[in-house]
Amino acid sequence: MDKNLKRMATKQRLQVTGLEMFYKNGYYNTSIDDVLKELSLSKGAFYYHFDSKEDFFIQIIETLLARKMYSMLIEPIEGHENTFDLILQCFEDALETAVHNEFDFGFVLGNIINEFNGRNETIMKHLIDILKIWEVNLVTAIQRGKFNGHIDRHVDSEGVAVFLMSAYIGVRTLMVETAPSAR
Amino acid sequence: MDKNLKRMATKQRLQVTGLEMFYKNGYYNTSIDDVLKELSLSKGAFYYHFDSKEDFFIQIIETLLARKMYSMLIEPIEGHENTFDLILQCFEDALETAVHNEFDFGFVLGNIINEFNGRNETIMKHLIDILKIWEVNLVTAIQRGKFNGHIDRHVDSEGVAVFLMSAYIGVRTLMVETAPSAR
DNA sequence: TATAGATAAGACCGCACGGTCGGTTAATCC
DNA sequence: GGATTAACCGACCGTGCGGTCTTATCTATA
Repeated sequence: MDKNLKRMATKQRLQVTGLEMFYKNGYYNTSIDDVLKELSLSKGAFYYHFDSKEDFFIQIIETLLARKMYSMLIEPIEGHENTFDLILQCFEDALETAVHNEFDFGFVLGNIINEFNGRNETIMKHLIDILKIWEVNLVTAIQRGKFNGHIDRHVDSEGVAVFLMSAYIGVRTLMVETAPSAR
Repeated sequence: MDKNLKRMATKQRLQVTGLEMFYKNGYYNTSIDDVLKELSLSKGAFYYHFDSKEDFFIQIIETLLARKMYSMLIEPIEGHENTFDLILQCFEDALETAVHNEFDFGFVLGNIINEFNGRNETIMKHLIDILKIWEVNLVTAIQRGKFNGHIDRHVDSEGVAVFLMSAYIGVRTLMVETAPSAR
């Protein structure tokens, strides 16, 4: 196999199962050895590709997480007309896959933001960045909706955006135990 | 001082600062030694009063947490008339103290439920119990509101209750970084 | 005041985890 | 075909944490 390809392959395998395990068990409760065991790789391999556990996670955020959230919660809304229905539909879809998948890439955010709050500035910054992106996109989507007449002009775009986000995160939190009924 | 009082005093001091630190730094990220250092106590003292770290936390949940949530989110609603406004007011108050206090006992729950999900069955059960209590109380409050005519009869009590809870948790999560603006 | 039981002290143990480092394999280059 | 290097291996180290155990101190009571 091509050297470059192999490198990327290993790195990506690490990131993918890394995200999966971090999501399921939390960051601090997932050891590097756990991830390596899952892939039958060694410490050496890991520290060849990443500087540290923190670096590892940040790279996961920037590549996998950001991309996923874009494709699930932002892209579907962009450039369409009837914004409001679309947003709802989009949330529905996201929650749907969350129910089926057990691990929806979609929203590790809510889960993990709590874990790092006050404990790891660096990682926290990256997570908040992603949230910001989501928020901005929601706001512009809503404003577009107003412009098109699909949404009442008097609505506070910013407020609604934040409301939608918090509702989504809240539901995801509750789903954890009350099962899908929460929807 | 009365022996019994002293015993209770030490135990309570441990629980109070324990909750405080668990809330701020998370359970797994707060060591027993941290708590003991804060109070200038020794390991011996701790293991004299508690069987284990887990036991410690469960006792905190059952005494402090359950009580706090009762006095902040349940009691104010009980036995009044205009339920809906009251619930809102109550949430407002809770969020308000959350803003000022930095550490609002009020809702450690949302923060911490995530941390234990999938990692500690036992503790998880206790946390869910508290949530259930909250839910039940909200539901009956809403039904009372319907009965009084303050709330539309066609409303799905259960659904609204869960909705209120998830919204609350969601807002609390976002408040973490977007500052109070989220409200 | 002597003493037993209630509290607390703190040295110690075992283990898991993040990280390091010298070494090995296999592809690539000259 | 020998040298170089990317990719990986795995033993090892330091540290921090939960938990144990022996020992010391306080205090009520006879």
